[in-house]
Amino acid sequence: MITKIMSLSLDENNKLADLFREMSLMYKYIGVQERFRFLAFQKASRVIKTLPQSICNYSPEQIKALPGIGESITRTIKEYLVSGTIKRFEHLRKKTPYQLLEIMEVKGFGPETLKKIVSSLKVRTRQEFVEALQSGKINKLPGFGAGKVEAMLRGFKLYKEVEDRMLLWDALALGEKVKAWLKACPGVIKVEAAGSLRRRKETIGDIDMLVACKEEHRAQIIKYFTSGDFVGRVILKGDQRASIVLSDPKKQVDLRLITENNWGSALQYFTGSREHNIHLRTIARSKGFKISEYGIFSLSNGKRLGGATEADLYTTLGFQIMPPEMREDKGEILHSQNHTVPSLINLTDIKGDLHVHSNWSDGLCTPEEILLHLQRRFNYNYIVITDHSKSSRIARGMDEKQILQQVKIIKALNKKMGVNFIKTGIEVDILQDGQLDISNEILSQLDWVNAAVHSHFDKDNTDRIIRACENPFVCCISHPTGRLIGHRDAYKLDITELINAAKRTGTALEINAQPTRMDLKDDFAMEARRKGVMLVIGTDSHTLQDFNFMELGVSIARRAWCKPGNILNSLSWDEIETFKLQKQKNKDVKNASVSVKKENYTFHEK
DNA sequence: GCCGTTTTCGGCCCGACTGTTTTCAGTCG
Repeated sequence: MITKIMSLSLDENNKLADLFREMSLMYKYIGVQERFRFLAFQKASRVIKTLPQSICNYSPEQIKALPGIGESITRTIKEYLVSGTIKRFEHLRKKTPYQLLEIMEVKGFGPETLKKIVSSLKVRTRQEFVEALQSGKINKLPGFGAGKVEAMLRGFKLYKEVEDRMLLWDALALGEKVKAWLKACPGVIKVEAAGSLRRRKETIGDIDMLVACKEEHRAQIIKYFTSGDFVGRVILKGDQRASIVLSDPKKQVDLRLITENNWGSALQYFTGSREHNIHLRTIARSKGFKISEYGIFSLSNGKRLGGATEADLYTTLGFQIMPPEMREDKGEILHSQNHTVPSLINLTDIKGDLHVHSNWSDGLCTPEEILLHLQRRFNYNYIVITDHSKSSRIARGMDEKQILQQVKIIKALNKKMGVNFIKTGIEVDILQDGQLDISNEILSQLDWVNAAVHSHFDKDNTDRIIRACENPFVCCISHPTGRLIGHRDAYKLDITELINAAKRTGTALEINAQPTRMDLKDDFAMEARRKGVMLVIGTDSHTLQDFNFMELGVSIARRAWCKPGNILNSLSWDEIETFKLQKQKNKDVKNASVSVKKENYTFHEK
C-alpha cells in the first residue's frame, strides 16, 4: 500500500484530479504533438475524480489496473502521494501561460487561438487578456475578424450567463416542457430527450433533444426552435442542429434533427456518455465496423448494416444492448460483450416506501391522509411512517410517550380500514457518540427503524454511524453521507468503512430519493451493491407530492446497476421481516438489552 | 499518455458548425 501521508478522505482524489486536469490543459496548449498526452491526463483526471474511495487506499497494482491509468501515470500518482508535488507539473507550468489555461475552457477558445494571442500580444494574466479583447487589439491580428472577437466576448459572458447545473428532478420537468413545445411544431415526427438527462445523472448541465423529421421540414423546425417565445439567445444554428439559451430558466438546449431511418443510431450517439461512445466506437473499428449517428457501417465496403433502432448498433457487433443509465464506460461494455447485462430494477418493482413523515413530526399530513393517497395513486403493499425522534427539535421529533401513542393510532387505523398497510417506525437520531436518543426497549416494539445523523456535520462521522449499525434494532441508515446538492457537502465519512460495517452487521443503507439528497449517490450505491449490502429506496416524504420522488431513487439504483433483489423495498414485507431477524441474530451485532418477540416468518425465494 | 479480436508498435470516435476564406482549420458535443 502506498505510504499514507495524506488524509483518508476523498478530498485527496479531488486535488489529484484537479492537478491532472491542469496538466491535460497544459498538454493541450503545447499542441497537436501532445494531443494524446492531453487525452490521457484528461481521462486519468476523470477516473480519479469518480473513484469510490481515497486513492491512498489503493496499492500501485490496483492503481495501474484502473482504466486509462498505466505505468507512467501510476508513477506520477505515487510521486504525488509520497512528496505532495509532481515534478513534471512544475516543469509544464513554466513552459505554458499557466494563468490563461482556463480560458481554453470557455466556448470558442482552443489552444491555437490562445497561442496566437499570447505570442503576438505578450499577455500573461486573465485580466490582460480580457483587456486586449475589449480594446480591439486582438482583431488587428490576422485571422481574427470582428465576428470571432465578438464570439469570444460572448463566450466570456456565457460563462456566467448559464446558471449552475440543474437537479435531475428540475431537469426532468424542463425536458418535458421542451418536448411538448417541440411536439407542437409541424413536421416533427418524434421527440426524445437524450444526453445526461436520459442517463439520469444526478445533475444536468444542458438539455439535449433529438427530433425525427423529413429532410424537407428541417428548415421550418430549426426556425421554430430558434425563434420561440422562451428563447433567450441563439448560440448556434445550422441545417441539422441548433443550440439556444432559454430566457427563463437560463438553460442551454441543444437540438439535433435526424431522419426516422437514423433514429436509433442518433439516439445512441446523442445519449452518450462520451466515454461510452468512444469506447464502443473504438471496439467497433477493431472489429471492422464504423459507428456514427447515421448508423453502423462495414469498414471494408461502406455498407450500412443498421441504425433504425439503438439495438442495431449493439447486436450487429454481437453485443447486448444496455439501459441508458449504465452507459458511463464503467464496465458495462464488457457485460454487453459477454451478454451478462443485468436486468435493472424498475419503478413498478417497488412494493412500498420505508421513509415517510407524518404530521406527528415535520410532515404535513395525517397517517390517514397518507394511507388514502397511496392507496389511490400507488400500487404499494406497505409503507412505514418514520417520524423524527426527540433530539430533532426543529422537526418536532417524538418522545417515547408519543411514539407509543402513534403506534396505537396506526394499529387502530389499519383495523378501521381493514388493511395491514401502514407499518410503525421511526427515523431515530444518532447522537454524537453513536448512541441513539430512543431506548432499545421502545425501538424493539416498532416494525422498522431508520437511523440518521442530523447534527455535528463538521465532525468525522464514520465511527458514530458504524456504532448505530451495531444496534440490533436499526434496520437502515438514512441519507448516509448527509450531503445536500448545491447547499452542503457530505460530512467527513469513510464510505468504504461504513459499507463494510453495513455488510458485517446486516444493516441496509438508504438511497434517499429527495431531489437535493440523492444519498447514497450512484457510485457509493454501486460499491454497496457490489459488496452485497441491501439498499432501501426511501422518499423521505413530508408531503403527498414527495412520494413521486421514488422515480429519482430508482434512477440512482439503476445507475448503480441494481436488480430488484438488491433493493429491500422491492421485496414482500415477510422478506423484510426475515432481513430484520437475520440482523438480530447476527453475532456482530451487540446483544439486545431486551428480548424480541419472535413470530414465524417465511422467506420467499425470488 | 494508454492499450491490445491491430498485444510491445502504431493507432487513438466522428461528424456538424463557424469564421474567414475560396478549401479548411479550429472547435464542439
